[in-house]
Amino acid sequence: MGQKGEETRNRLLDATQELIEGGGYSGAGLNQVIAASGTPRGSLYFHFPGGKDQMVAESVRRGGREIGRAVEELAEAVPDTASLAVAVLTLLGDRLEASGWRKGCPVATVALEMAATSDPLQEVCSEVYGSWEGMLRDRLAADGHPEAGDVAVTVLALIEGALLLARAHRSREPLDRVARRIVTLL
Amino acid sequence: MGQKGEETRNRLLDATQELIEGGGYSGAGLNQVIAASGTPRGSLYFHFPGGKDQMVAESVRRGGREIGRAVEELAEAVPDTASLAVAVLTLLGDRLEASGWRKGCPVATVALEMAATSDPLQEVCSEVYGSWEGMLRDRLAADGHPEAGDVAVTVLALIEGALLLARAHRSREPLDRVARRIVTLL
DNA sequence: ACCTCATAATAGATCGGTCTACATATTAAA
DNA sequence: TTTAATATGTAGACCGATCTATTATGAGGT
Repeated sequence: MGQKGEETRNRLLDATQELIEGGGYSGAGLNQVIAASGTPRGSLYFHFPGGKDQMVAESVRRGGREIGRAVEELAEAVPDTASLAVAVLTLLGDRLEASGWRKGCPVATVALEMAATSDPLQEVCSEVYGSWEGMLRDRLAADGHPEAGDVAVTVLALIEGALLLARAHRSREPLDRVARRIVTLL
Repeated sequence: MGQKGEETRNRLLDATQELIEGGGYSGAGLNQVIAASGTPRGSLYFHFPGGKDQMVAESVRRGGREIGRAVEELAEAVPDTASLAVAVLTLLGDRLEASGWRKGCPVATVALEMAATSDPLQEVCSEVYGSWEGMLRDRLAADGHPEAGDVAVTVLALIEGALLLARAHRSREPLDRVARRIVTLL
């Protein structure tokens, strides 16, 4: 793949991610993706012969990797898992508020929309969440925490839930409340 | 409104709720709603002159009330808030698994899809979540729990997050793990 | 006769997807 | 080094299906 092709492909994925975060799978209409990315329809099906589902799947995976990397960076700058959780809540809260309550979790909306109807997309979402759970579990186990598996899933659920409530209320309050309380969990 | 009209209206709301739980706002196409409910298209616009958004809004509110009532019933049969939370997780887990991982939270998908684009629907979702938070807060305060506000939001976030992960993984595991850990929060 | 409600035909927009034509590189042969 | 052949992308018209919404008409109960 030449450099030009790579650029076009990335512009498509950028636009898809952006639109997905705002309104999920159905919020990322191909017409919108094309308009936002400035690439013609034909290029889309050249780079993603599997059509919309393939492009969305790659976008979700990409969004998941980006968050994963950001969390790993935070993890190195912080003493324990409790402060990591708070730092993640702050980071995601900033991102959410700065985007006008549009950019929450890049996986959640697609997961809820498509988990029941599309096996491939359900698998992608499950895989991304699984990788995040793994990161948290390893970190907790390294801290010598017992029940690391249960706690990792609980922390992830808490963050995802807080993000959902924050979007629904268009307010940081749920994130702040959870941040205050998450310490007792660890 | 006569009895016949009431029935039609309820059949429409039933179908809308069912479809929304499976795939959110966009998963509830009007063609599917009228096919599932057996009512003609025109009746829909007679009972919901505001169109799809009005019908979805009422469905979400209705779904929220149903869950709210179920939780209130559980609350009477249980000693403290910790066991209430576990009971709710079990109830929702049963519902989710029995529906083939389709019926999770009747609000979450619409909230994530529409919170950024539709003010009226965002308000409805915020209102339903607010009422659930209120129920939990009152219950916690009655137990004499300090920080009832923060804890109520945290418990709700935890349940919503666990439900999201369970749908994404098509597995009860996240619900079970959270149920085991939620006690330490209370 | 009046209001409530049911019914179906249809409009107009938008959906994801396919198709063909064209431009630009890259490689191979002369 | 020029030319031919092939691979890589770009570009947009077009398709059938589906979307939400509107309309006109008439049945049914009070």
